[in-house]
Order: sequence, then C-alpha cells, then structure tokens
Amino acid sequence: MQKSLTRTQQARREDIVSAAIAVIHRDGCAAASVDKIAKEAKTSKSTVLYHFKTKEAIYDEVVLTLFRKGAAYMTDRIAAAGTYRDKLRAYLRSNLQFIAEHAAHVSAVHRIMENGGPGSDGSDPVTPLAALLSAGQQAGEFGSFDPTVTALVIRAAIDGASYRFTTRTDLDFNRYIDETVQLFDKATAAST
Amino acid sequence: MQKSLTRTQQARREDIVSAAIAVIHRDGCAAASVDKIAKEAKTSKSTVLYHFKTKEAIYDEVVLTLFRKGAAYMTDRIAAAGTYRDKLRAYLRSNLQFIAEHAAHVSAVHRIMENGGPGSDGSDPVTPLAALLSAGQQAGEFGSFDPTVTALVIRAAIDGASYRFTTRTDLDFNRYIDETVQLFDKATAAST
Amino acid sequence: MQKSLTRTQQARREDIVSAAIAVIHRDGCAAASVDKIAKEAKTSKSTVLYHFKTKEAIYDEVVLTLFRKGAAYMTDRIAAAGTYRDKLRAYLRSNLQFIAEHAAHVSAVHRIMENGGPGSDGSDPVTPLAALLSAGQQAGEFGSFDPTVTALVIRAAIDGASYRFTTRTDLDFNRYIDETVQLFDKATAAST
Amino acid sequence: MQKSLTRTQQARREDIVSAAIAVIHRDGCAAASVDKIAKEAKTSKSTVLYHFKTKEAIYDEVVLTLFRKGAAYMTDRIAAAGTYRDKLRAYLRSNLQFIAEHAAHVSAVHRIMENGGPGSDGSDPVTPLAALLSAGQQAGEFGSFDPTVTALVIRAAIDGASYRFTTRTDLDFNRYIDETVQLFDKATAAST
DNA sequence: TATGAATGAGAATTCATTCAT
DNA sequence: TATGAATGAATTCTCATTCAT
Repeated sequence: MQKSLTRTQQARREDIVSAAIAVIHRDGCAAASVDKIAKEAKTSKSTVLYHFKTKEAIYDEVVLTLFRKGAAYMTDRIAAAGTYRDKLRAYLRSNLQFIAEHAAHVSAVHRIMENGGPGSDGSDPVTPLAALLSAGQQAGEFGSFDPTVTALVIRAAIDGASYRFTTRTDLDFNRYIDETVQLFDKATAAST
Repeated sequence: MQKSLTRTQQARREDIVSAAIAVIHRDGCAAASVDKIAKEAKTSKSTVLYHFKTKEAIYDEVVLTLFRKGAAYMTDRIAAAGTYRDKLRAYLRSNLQFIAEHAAHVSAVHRIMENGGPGSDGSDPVTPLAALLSAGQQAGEFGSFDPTVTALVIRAAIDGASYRFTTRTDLDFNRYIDETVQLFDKATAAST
Repeated sequence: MQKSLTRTQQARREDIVSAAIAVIHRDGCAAASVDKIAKEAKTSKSTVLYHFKTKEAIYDEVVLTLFRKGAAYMTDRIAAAGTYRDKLRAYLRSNLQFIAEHAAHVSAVHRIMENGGPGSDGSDPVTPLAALLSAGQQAGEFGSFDPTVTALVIRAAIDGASYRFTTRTDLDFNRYIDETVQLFDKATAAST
Repeated sequence: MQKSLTRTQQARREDIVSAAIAVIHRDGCAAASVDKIAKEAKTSKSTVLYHFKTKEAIYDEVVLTLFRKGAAYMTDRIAAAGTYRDKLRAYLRSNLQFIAEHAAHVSAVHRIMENGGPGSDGSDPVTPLAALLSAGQQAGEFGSFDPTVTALVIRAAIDGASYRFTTRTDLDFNRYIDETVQLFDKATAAST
C-alpha cells in the first residue's frame, strides 16, 4: 500500500516520458541516451526498456502525448470563437499559452522531429491556418495578404516561442503572448 | 602541379565543411558521423580528422563560416538604409535572401546549436534588432509595441524560414520574402 | 473443476517442454529464449521459470524425456530379437522408427547437446552397439569388420536421420528405414 | 619490419576466422560472442568488428573458406577415378581425409548452419552423390538399392565423422577411413 | 499457482580518436 | 599530407533471473 507499489505501469511510463523530455531539453537529441533517461527517471536502463522496448518508442510517446494534450487544449477554444479574427486570436493565444505551460515538452518534440522523428503523420498545421486566414479574407475580416506565407510566419512565431520560453528566463510569457496577438492582429487587419 | 595536387589545405577544409553541412542537413545531427562526412567528401575518416582534429572542430567551423558569410552579406545592406523603417526592411530582406541562398547551411547550424553546439559566443541577434526597433519608435517611424517581443517574433520568422526553405519545395522564396517584409511593415507601422 | 484448472503441474511442465522443442527446432538453440518458449506455450516467462527454475532445467528435461521415451520404445524390441543379426535389424528399425515419430524432439536434443547441453551422463550409445556387433561376429553371424567403426557409422546414419526427417519433406520415411536396414544388413553380412 | 607490422589485412581476417572456429568448436554457437572470438584471436572486440563489420560476416567467412578449401581438396581426386566404384571410394576417402584434417572447422560450420547460418546456397551434396550411385548402377558396377537413401546414409557417415573426429580422441582416423570405405564398398557391391 | 515489474550481466554495434606508416 | 589499422568508450537492446503480490 506504499506509494511506490501503487504506481501502475501507466504512471511509470509517464515518469519515463517526463524524464526523456527533461534530458532532450537539457542535452539535445544527439546526447540523449536511454541510460541518461533512466537516471533522470531514477531507475535503470533495463527498466526503461522493459516499459518501452526501444528508444524510438519513447520518442514516439513523447511526440504523441504532446499532440494529444495540445489537441485537447486548443480545439475547443478556437471553435468557440465567433469571427475569423477572433479565431485567429484564439489560435495564437491558445497555442502560445499551451507552449508556455509545456515549453520543455514542445522543445523536446521539435528536436525529435528534426532528427527524423516519427514520420510526420501527414498533419501539417500550416494548411488549416492558411485556410482560416483565407476564409477570413473572403469574409472581409482580414486585409489582403498571401494566406500561406502569413500562416507560415505565424507558425514560425509559435514554434519559435517554445525555444524562447525555455531559454530566456527573463521573458514575461503573458506579455509575450499579448504582444504577439496584437502584432498579428494589426498585421492582418483589413485596411480601412 | 595537377589541379588535384594544388588544392590547398584550405580547399580541403572547405570540402569537409560542405560535406558536413550536406550530411547534417540530410540525416540530422544525431546521425552525422565523421565517417559519413568523410564519405560525403569522398575521402577517409582519417583524412577528415587530420584536417580537423575533432568532430567538434568541424561543427565549430560550420557555424563560424556561416556567421562570417552572413555578416559580410548583411551588415552593409542594413547600414546603407537611411530610415529605421528601411533598415528593418533591409534587415528582413537580407536575412531571408541569405537564408534562401544558404538554406542547407543555415539548417545545419540550427541543428548543431540545438544539440549544444559552440556555446553561444555572446552574440545574441535579438538585442540589436530590438534596439533598432526601439530607436525607430523614438524617431516616430514605428507604432507602439514591445520592441523585444516584436524582435523575437521577427527573429522567429527568419529562423523558421530556413526550415521552410529546406522542406517545402513548393515555396516561392521571393514571394515569401516580399510578403514577410510587407507583413512586418504593416505590423510595425505608426498608427496614423 | 474446469479442465484448465485440473491441469496438474506435470501437465504444465509437459506443455513447456513441448514448446521448448518447437522453438529450438524452429529457430535453433542460439535464438531460443525463455520468452519465446513461454509465448509458444501460451503463458508468461515468469510462469515458465516458476515451473522450471532455470532455462538449463528446461533443456535438461527436454533431453531426459527423450531418453526416457527412447529407452521405453527400443529396449524391448531389441531384446525380443533372437539372433544378433535380428538384433541389429531391430536396433536400426526401432531407432529410425522412433526418430520418424519424434523428429522435432530428436533434432532439438541434438542442438542442445551440441551447445554444451547436460554433460554426457556417461551413457554412450556406441559402445553397446559395438558390443552387439562384436558378439555377432563371434557367433559367426557377421562378417569381419571393425565393430567400433561400423557402430560409429550406424550411429551416424541414425543420428543423421533426424536431420533428414525434419528437413526433407519429400522423404518417404518407411522406405528410408527399409533401405537402411537392408544396406547395413548387406554391409555386415558374413562372407559366404 | 617486425612480424606484427607485416601482418596484412588478409592475415588478420584469417586469424579471426581461426579464432571463431576454435570458439564455436569449443563452446558451441550459442555461447560464441564477438568478445570471446576477439580474446581467442588475442585482440579486441573493436578490432574484430573493424575487420568484419558484423558477427554474421565472420560466420559467413567461416562457412565460405571451408567450402573453398573443400572443393579444392576433393574435386580432382574424385574426377581422377576411373570407375564409378572408384569414384565412390575417392568420394568417401577424400571427404573423410579432408574432415580429419579440418575437424574443428567442419564442426563449426555444422553448428553455424544448424543455427540458421547463411541460407544454403542451393548446393545440396546429396543429389550429385545419388547421381553417381545411380550411374554406377546403370553401368552394372553397383548392386540394386535406392540411390537416394544410400546417398543420405553415406552423407550421414561423412557428416557424423566430423563430430567423432573432434570428440573421440582415441579414434584412429586412418583406420576409420579405411573401414568406412570398405563398409560402403561391400554395401553397394553388385550381387554376384 | 501464476505473473507483472524490475534489474544486472552481457550482447552486438557504432564512433571518435590515436598511431604508425 | 594522407590513410588503414586499431581501440576504448558508449549505446541500444536482449535475456535469464529475482521479487513482491
């Protein structure tokens, strides 16, 4: 009935995933080894591999859990918004908020994918964002700009945030979020 | 006196750096090995290590040559611009242009630095950009926004570009550049 | 009171031995692991090791059960034969028949012993066979030949059979047995 | 100019192959590790893998060198024989002689192949032997027997010899060979 | 009796680096 | 200057075995 005995397999797996995130975030993907992850999780290499079979499987789980969490976090907030303009705000705000809360995890996933992680499952985040912008233009809510390029720049701002959030300790996240929303609000505004 | 014999040590080093860039860009940092780099450079592992002593030294050179090239490419163009607004345009345009022309190299450097490359030499690209924006605000050329956050977003757009430029083959670089300049032009405009 | 619950410990052990035979015969000794054997027996590694303590113990049992079965099968038939010539025929025929019926088991035992299985328990099958041949010669039933060498060749024919019986699906076992008996019958015949 | 420096790559490879044969012959295939082979060859694991890339590659070479040596040894002697009866004698004698001289190597190859060695290259030694016997029968030099079964028994006697030759130190090889030739001579003789 | 979890001892490789030529 | 050979350290992964339930 002690804590350590109640730990279910799922809990252990989560521990390992957390440890992997910490190590990748701290040392980079190339330097992350199963041994380091095990030490971070205060267990042994063998135990880690008992729960995960391969190192790749750990990485896959790191990526997957982030996607699961992210989707749960953002989808509703964006859908709830009424106008396209509000949708864009919600998109940016919820993305950045999520990253602020999971900065290390996001940064770890970036690195994994840059080193040939689980082949992109075809879900490209740029296309739907470009679609949103395009629809907003048609509705007259946005000015005239290339929706694809703008979507790419917005994604870059979001993706870059995880790096800033983890490396710049002096950064006020809320201020960053507010200012970024405002910046793209102005950049996409319909010309009056 | 044959061509292949006149190749100076410097030329060999450049070959190796190019090979390293190609390999890192193709396979990622984790999978890059001295052997692969040697094969890419059509020489032997020993020869590579004769010219560079350690693998780290190759990476350092990859990073350094990019900085050298980049500085040479951009400094003048930005200094040449008269107004702060033009300076910002020149900053964005020259950075993106440079990236378009050296996409693989830039992407390789990103990966190296993410994996604990040569400890940042103290040169942070964000601060001077924030200073530029700040100065422009004082001069009344820009609207009111947080210069640091805006600088971070601009850097994100630039840094993200190398990733897009290397992965999206369908992207029209010139269009991307033009639109991005325009986007930040509008975003930073003084409110009339 | 269900069937699966009435299975005694002995029955489980037999399952495991059968599974071990199947795995060794299919994948070879080097690739046989407790885990594979467990899966083949549709149970878990822990359960296998609960019943057998060590992997070696499983192998010992595989070897032992074969010896037990073999002895039970052959001893009587050979003893029943009257002349030495008939004894030799019975020896060959019962051995080969037994192998035909337990090909996988025999092949598994061969592999175990080749990889340093249970140190030969002193029972060498060649010596008694050589003795039989020698006695037959004294009785004038056989020709003149070296009993030891002939015994070795006969054993080789028998031992080799398990390999043929498991690998050559086109082989007619009964024909093989008949012909082999005839062959050695002729080879050992007294010269008239 | 010292001995150790003159050792060419080929010589090293031969050392390693010899070491592998020794280890497999002594400990069996399952227990043979690259490390053991290295120690046997008085070098390091890394060096072995520098010369061979994988353990499989070592095994392949062990098998191949035996085939090469064997073919060189036997082909001529058999071809040189005039009658089919003499060919059979030469076949047996040269095979057994070869095995006597390379007992450990032959035994190692047996074990490798039993553990899923290099997929049989299609060369089955039984078929040509059966053909020889069949031809001899047609020529009236042999009695009537099933050529395939007899070929299998002869092969068994040959293959079994490597095991005997390596395990029975008391065995007089020459006597074994002479007696075996005589045995099959009689067994295949045309009935007068 | 049965089993999931945990783990240490090796296994095969990979790789940066050194050395002798 | 260039390179093949050698090697130790580290890495991923397998496996028999133990332990607690």
